[in-house]
Order: sequence, then structure tokens, then C-alpha cells
Amino acid sequence: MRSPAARKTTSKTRTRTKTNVGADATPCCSKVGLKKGPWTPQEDELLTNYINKEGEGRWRTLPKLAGLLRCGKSCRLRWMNYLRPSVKRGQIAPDEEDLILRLHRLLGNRWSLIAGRIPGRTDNEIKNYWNTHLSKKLIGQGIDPRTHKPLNSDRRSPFKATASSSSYMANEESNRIMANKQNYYHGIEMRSINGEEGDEDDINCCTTTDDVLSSFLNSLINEDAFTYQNQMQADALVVSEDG
DNA sequence: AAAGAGACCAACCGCACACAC
DNA sequence: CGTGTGTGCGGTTGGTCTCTT
Repeated sequence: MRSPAARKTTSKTRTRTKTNVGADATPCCSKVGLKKGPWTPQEDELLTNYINKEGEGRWRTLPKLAGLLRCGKSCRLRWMNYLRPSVKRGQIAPDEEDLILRLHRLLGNRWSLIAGRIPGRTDNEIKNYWNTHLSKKLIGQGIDPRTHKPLNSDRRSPFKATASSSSYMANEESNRIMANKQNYYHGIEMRSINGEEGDEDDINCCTTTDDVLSSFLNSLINEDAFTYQNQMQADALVVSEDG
């Protein structure tokens, strides 16, 4: 199975190819006879028991084997976002919020990548939190939640426009780089912070094998802006690790 | 107390990538 | 090389809860 972050660019930039047309038109996602909507405790129990016994994966066949009238995608989502033991429930701590802001400034709406740096939090949870809290908070502070730049900045200025687009492009490039790097992170167990207040040191929680990348990402998070130098550094890292 | 508005968040949907065949 | 399948990401929806009037 490919790594979650092996994918790149947003769906809006991608074109649907002939090969994957109808990929969802399979029994798994057939709407006939399948239940939708909120999960019941009984369904949660069935799913949890099955995964505890058989493990994750094979989502398409899992519902039938587990005795659930759900499509595989629904089962996967429920497990990933709610039932997984590693999912941390409860309020987003202030330092988690700060980390989300920094990572979003760096990565944009790459929720899975952001979630990958915040142990116990899911992409869905972070996405919801962003849309309901942080974007409004930034707007209230006069900051564009998409660009993290002041809302009243003069976009017509040639210099500013150039600088802005350059920064944006660098950021897009970083997205691709970091998406590739997720292959590297995949499978590396994140240290549980056991409910403690996570501070920025928590983003150093991976094993030593990714120290270089981890510290690199941390340095990016701590930057006030993503610079071309960062991109070059990232490129160098990618080349050295691929080679 | 009731009704409407807004906030919140679990879940759904469409789409695209990786990989096996 | 082309196709089918499995998977999961990001955007969106809609039900429920909370607040305000």
C-alpha cells in the first residue's frame, strides 16, 4: 500500500484519468442496502472487534466479514477518525493550535500532513478545527487564513505580487517535497505524548532515523516565512535520501 | 419557554494515486 | 502498457447542540 502522503497536489489540479473512472462503482460503495449516517455503539463494537482480531486493511471486504451494513470507506473513516486507540479526544491545546497554525502556514490545506505531525489528532479533526476556529480567528486578526498574510496588503504592487507568488510557489514546491517525504515518515511510530500538553518539542517525537528530516521540518515550522533557501535545502535532502 | 441563528463536527462524496495483474 | 482494485485525501454536507432574542 502506498504511503498516505505519496499523493501530491490538490484534487482541483488533478485530472481524472480513464483508468480510474468508475473506480468507486464497486460493491463497496454501492448505495443499495447500505446504512449511512451516524454510527451506533453496536456498529462501533463490531468494527473494533473485527479490526482488533484481523487488523486494518481490506476495507472493501471488511464490512461483510465484520457483519456491518456499511461501505468500506465508511468503516475506514470511522476507524481512522474515531475508534483507533491512538486517537486523542478532547480540546485542542493552545500549543497544538499554535503548531497547526505554523504547519498550515508551511503546508497549506494538507491536513493529513499536518495531522501526521500532531500525535493523536486526525486530519478530519484538524480540518474541522481550522474551518470552525482558526480561520475565523485569523480573519479577526486581519490575517488571510489561506495565505497567512495581512488581509489589507496591497496585492497590486508588482514587487509584493512577485514576492507573494514566489513565496506561494515555493510553498507549493514544499508541499510536493514534504508529500514525497511522507513515504519516509510512514510506518515510523510517533511517540505518544500520553495526554500531556504537547509543546514544540513534540514534533521531534519520531525515532532517530528521521532526525534530519524532522529537524528540517521543525526549522521550517519555526521560520517566519518559507524561503527559496528552504526549498533548495529540501531538494538537497530529497536527492540525498533518494540516492 | 419557544423559535431562529449560528457553531460544531461526524460523516459523506468525488477524485486521484499506487500497485497488482 | 492498459485496466481494475484498494486506499485515502480534501472539500462539503447536514444533523445536532448551544446561544441569542
